[in-house]
Amino acid sequence: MKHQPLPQGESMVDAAYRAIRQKILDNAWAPGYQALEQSLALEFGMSRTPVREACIRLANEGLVEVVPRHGIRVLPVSTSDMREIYQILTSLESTAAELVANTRPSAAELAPLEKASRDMAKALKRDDLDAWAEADEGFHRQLMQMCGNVKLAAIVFNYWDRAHRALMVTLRLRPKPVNSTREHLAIVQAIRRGDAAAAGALFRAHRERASKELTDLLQRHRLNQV
Amino acid sequence: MKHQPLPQGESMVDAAYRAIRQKILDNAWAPGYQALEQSLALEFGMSRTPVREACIRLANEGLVEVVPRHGIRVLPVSTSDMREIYQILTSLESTAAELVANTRPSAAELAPLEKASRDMAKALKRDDLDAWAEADEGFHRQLMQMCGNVKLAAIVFNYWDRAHRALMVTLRLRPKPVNSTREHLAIVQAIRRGDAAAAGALFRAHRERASKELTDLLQRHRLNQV
DNA sequence: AGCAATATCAACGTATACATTAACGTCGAC
DNA sequence: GTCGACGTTAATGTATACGTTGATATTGCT
Repeated sequence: MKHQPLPQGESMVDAAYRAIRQKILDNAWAPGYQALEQSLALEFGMSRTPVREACIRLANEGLVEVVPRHGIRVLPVSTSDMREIYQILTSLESTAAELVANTRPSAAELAPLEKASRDMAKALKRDDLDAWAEADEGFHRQLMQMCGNVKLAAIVFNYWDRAHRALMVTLRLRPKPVNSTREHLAIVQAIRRGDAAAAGALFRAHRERASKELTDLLQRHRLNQV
Repeated sequence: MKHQPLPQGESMVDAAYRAIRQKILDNAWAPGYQALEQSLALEFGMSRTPVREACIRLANEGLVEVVPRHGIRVLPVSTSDMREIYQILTSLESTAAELVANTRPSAAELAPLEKASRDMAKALKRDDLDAWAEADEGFHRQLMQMCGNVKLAAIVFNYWDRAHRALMVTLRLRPKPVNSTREHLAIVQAIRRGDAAAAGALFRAHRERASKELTDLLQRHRLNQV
């Protein structure tokens, strides 16, 4: 078992937290996977104390559950969970789009959004789905960082994490995501005009379409738990 | 120092968590208040371990901050924080109102909302601000519980907590909240009609007005930190 | 064999121990 | 008197110890 070198100044709690979170997001630990505190401690080369504290953080963030006699359990995400998560994301991200539009960003400030959109188009042309997903995520992240509401952005990032696995699973099950790029460009245009209402409405439609596609896919493939 | 009896089946972590949270919400520990882990442990009659774990939870929820050499610190809420929090609440609660409208609730299901609205009116007539605040909170809580999205409701409850002190401080500084009752009734009517768009818009307006009133008040009274 | 009572075990919750290190005060040089 | 180096102290982060308790296996009975 190789111990990751602690990035300067990082505590063992942080190290355990990052390691576990990574395993979950990478789907290296499937939903339902269980591990005892003691075995995690052994695996990371530390005592139970920092492991426990990391687990508390992960439980608060909704990635794992602490089952009293069976250690932690990686929480599965049901289709119902996905519905709830997408309602939250739709609400908050469209609000963020309105906020960004209201700041009347300069061309320079809008550049990263446009670059991300172009990257999506290019990746799609190359049929490089991984690059597409990365550019898509970059677009959404950039928008959240521009909205000027750190707390709102933090909530959104947290729920992205929870939905991450489901998105990765379906990435190659969907038809080519040709709509997304067009929709992103429309959103950027609305923002450039400073048309908050339009930006919000477009974003809402964008997420609602994506949400519907995703839940349909999960049901069609009988993926009730991811 | 009296030790609260542990409500059957509650762990010491939970006890510490509830005790600290209570102190903060009641403003018994003012923003900026600091306490060492050791002294908290002494105060609650337990060891540092459960105190630490409770502090981690509270820190995740944004009520306190762990300052490495100075224990925990009760986080002040700035006007900027209030702005961010109200943007989040406006977004999510208006979404919840739309969701409730879409469920086409029966008269029986709407009854609690109507009762809460009537209680607000009655309390206002008696000039009983505390009762008014309680009824107001009841209305909002009821709506969140009816929206069918547990995660969304949980986020809203968390941010209510953070804003709680500011609300209590301003409760007696504001003019009589006569608008709120009227607005609540209009929201209930839109929900009864199943008019999600109207319910959402009315709720949004309701929260935006309240937010503006609150931030104006805080600034007028130079309450940059609460 | 099937079931129940019991014994064993191990994981957790909590307490305690310990090394590290930042904060603070003291002391001395200028 | 002011400033900086040094030593002391104490709070933390982590490790370890320990009692409790739920889970599992074993045993005995029908």
